[in-house]
Amino acid sequence: MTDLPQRIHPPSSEAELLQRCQLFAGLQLKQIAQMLSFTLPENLKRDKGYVGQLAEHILGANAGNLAQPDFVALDIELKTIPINSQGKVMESTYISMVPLSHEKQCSWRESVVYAKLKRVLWLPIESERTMPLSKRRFGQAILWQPAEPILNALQADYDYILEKIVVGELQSLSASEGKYLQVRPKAANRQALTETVNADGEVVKTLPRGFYLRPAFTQAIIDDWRQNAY
DNA sequence: CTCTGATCATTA
DNA sequence: TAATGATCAGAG
Repeated sequence: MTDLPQRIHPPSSEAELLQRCQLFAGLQLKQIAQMLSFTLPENLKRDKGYVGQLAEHILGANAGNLAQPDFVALDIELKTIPINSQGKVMESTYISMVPLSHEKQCSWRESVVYAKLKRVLWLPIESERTMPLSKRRFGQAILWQPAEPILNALQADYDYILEKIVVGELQSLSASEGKYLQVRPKAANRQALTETVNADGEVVKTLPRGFYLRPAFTQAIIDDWRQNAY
């Protein structure tokens, strides 16, 4: 992201944000790069967050890397989501770090997960694992907010996970737990450690974890949208 | 160092 | 081949 165009001002309304998305919908990354005069990396192997950061930049997201929704004034979180040629979600979606220390642990409504998921602009990126970055396309953005039952299910996952951690059972918490939200490692590497408290109340070092949305969850959002479109 | 943006790579 | 575990780069 070294040669991106100047900073773009944040959209002043939801309508403006959607308008901006519309400008890019259907375009290949190559075309967008040409329009805005920047160069793409060869692939994502060493630049995994490239497309997400690019989308933030060209849409005018302004939260930096703070733990709050990307479009601060609109209170909307932006998530790019890779979709293959068959319309299938290809990856899970990272949401935020799992709070492993007591100071950061809070209720669902106060959580970063809730703050981000209560309103999300999903930006599908039409991709294939083997497709060059330049040929991947921005799809139609979906402004989404979880319906009540979904919100309740997300909270149930969150509460369940936090409870396990609070009682010191992080070690027995596996990625298969959680209906929609799962917990997986989120670190630079296997050696990156942070602190948590074990079942005996002792402070111990552990791998940092993140909350991720399962692909089946985001797939349902995409599918619902397609069904209701037009 | 921690958290953001995520996808890569290996296992089951 | 889907799910789990591991990893990469940039910002602050």
